[in-house]
Amino acid sequence: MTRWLDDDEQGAWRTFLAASQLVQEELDRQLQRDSGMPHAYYAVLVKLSEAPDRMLRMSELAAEVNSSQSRLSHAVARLEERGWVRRERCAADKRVSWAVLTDEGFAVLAAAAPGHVEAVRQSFFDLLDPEQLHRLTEICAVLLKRAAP
Amino acid sequence: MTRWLDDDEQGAWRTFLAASQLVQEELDRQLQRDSGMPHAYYAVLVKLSEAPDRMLRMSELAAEVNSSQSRLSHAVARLEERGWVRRERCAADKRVSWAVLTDEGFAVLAAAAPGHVEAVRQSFFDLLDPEQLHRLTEICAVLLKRAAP
DNA sequence: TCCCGATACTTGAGAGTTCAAGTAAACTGG
DNA sequence: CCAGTTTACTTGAACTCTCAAGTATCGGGA
Repeated sequence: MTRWLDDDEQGAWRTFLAASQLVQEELDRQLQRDSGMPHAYYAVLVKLSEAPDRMLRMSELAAEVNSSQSRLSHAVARLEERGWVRRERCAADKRVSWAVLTDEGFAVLAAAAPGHVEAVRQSFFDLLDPEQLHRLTEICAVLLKRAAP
Repeated sequence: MTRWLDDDEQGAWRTFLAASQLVQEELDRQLQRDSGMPHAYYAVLVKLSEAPDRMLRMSELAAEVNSSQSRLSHAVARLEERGWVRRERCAADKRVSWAVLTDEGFAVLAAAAPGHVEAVRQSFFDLLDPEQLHRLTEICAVLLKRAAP
């Protein structure tokens, strides 16, 4: 007894998918082109830059950027190769490792941010009036809420 | 003179990104787990199944599924290996090739669809009331519109 | 104390995506 | 009519992501 989608639902679903894909791809392309990193890596640098002492445990960082541990581990490995992030073993619990944003990583982020913010405005904020923005955020929060448990 | 995001804007942006990533990842995982294909491949099968004679030119198909030609070319190559899609050179214009959904491909799609639709309901429709759905669609349409030129 | 099951993270292989470059056919102006 | 451009698609290499399996460490009970 499949509850198939009617035409309106089809349209709604495809519009949502297309819009979110479009925005993400644009932003990803912009960062790759102008700063040589995918959006996922940028998110890692941002979260680290906002953390106390610019460092976070891998598992915490993974949660913050909505990434699997595996994905983050690979990502940090690449960022480490570039010298933008450094890993430190935790003395108290040797299983955990801290990801630390290096000064070079911070500088790269600082250089990337203005262009990225501008792109976000062009692909997102500049297209919506305050009312639409508010409603969209509310609705996205609903979609997210169920993810908690 | 970067127009930085204020706190509300930060929140709105991160909520939108997180929600659209969450939904897409859930659906992608569901299809991979239950039907052994990523969402992008599923979309190809769907578009072909809806086309006259279940066939489409590669470039048209790419546009329909919001994919680059390169991505589609690789995707159709994989789908062809599995026998779900077949390629045919066009006699009138030998540059173009048609992607044709095979009977087996149609059967695979028919088998995958119910589970996928159910997942879409759980991750999306069941969480929104009709008012929210309508508004979200309207807003996504705005985000998309600019992509046309 | 020793063992067993969590916990934290890493690793490797396989798959998909991207970008740039490559092929081939069709059009187009001199 | 034929050089040069455009169009349609493919290919290969580099890179990211996923999934499953692996390593190391910690905590709690017998």
